[in-house]
Amino acid sequence: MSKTRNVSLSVIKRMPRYYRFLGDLKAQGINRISSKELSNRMGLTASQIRQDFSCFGGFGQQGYGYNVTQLQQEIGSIIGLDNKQRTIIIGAGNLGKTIATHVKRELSTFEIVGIFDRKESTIGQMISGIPVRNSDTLEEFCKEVFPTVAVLCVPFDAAREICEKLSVLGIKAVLNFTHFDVALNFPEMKVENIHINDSFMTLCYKINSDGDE
Amino acid sequence: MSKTRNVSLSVIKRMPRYYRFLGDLKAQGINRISSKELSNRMGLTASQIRQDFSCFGGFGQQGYGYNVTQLQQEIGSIIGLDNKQRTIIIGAGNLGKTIATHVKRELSTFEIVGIFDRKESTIGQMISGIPVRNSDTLEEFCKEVFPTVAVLCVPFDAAREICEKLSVLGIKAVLNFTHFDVALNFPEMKVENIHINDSFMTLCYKINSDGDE
DNA sequence: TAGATTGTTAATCGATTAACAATC
DNA sequence: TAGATTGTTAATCGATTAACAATC
Repeated sequence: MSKTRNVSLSVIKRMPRYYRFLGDLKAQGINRISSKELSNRMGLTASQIRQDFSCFGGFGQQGYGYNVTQLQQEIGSIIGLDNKQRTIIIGAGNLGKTIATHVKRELSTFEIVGIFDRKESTIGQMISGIPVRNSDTLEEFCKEVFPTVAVLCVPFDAAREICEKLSVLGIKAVLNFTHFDVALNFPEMKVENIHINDSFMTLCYKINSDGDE
Repeated sequence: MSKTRNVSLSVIKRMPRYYRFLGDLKAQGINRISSKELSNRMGLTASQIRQDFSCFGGFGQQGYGYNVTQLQQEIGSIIGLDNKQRTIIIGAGNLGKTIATHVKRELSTFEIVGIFDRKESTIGQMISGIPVRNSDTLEEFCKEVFPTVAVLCVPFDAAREICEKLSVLGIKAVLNFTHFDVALNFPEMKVENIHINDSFMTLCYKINSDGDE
């Protein structure tokens, strides 16, 4: 079955949230839900929910609704959770450690195969059972293990250089925590940003615009 | 001067990025820029940039462009960076520690006034010079210090209960790292989410939809 | 003054919502 | 069968882009 094309990013970005809510429903023992009921719980319109799902073919049944378990599974497979990704973490500072641990615990799709840092004092440390390697060994490591995804947890100044390496070494996708603009500078890479500062600033705006409406 | 109202969230969310790029330009010694040139550097259209700024009144000059320093300052003041926010961090696990340190170093707008945890072994630890307090003392702390912002770094299961407390204790805004849906359950709160799992999943989709277009 | 570039109005494009025939 | 609810088409709404008069 060929993958559905041309689904807009707005739709895609809602998929993880659907996945999460359906998981919660399942945990509550609910195994059937209508778009109406789901829309109430999620704060969306029923129309949007049906539109979203129909982008991928539609998984419901008239007069009945959706089967929670099956729908969650479909969404998981749309997202591609079944395909494991060999993942490396670049930067073993506070953030790198936190993310390594988190991913190991919660995101089985992303299998952490290596953690890299260039700071002597950090190299050799164990994080969730994975040793921190010297960044100098990145190239040889990639040529052996072939990771596909990198998580960027380095300081801004180091980001461009490391991206150049990653790009050459066959990394296809980057989860970027730095404020270096990976997508702009490496258009061939798939990028998802987590810009913590931007989120704080957006919150800041919301606080200050309080009561203006 | 009355704040401009009704600016859409899409526009707002671009402001931190403008702020960042203008900072970079300033650091490079560039002090004048046209919407055209800025659009090239940022991967946007010049039209969008002018539209965005004109939401707040327009800060340029025909035939000249924008003054980088002045524009950055205007954007900072639109976001509200000058108004300090007393901020508490809830949860002093890996993530809480990482965020505390990060905010202390980079986001002077958010002044970390307290860190809370309920785990005995964590209470009393120092993080960037701030002691981890017992969550039981949250109420008395808030009645004394009046923090306005909370950063949620607790496990999912603890989130609802803590939000109920925060809401009562006068917290106006939450930066939410949990996948508990704060905005849905506490509509009076201003919320900004950082859903790490969602970002990984979106990246996952992008990887798997590779070559479909 | 002539050239450059803004701020804004109009046109286009895309995303969300509403409506409804199809059907379980 | 009657009621419920889907998937989809049409209508609306909002955001982005294009165009251009105003003006530095």
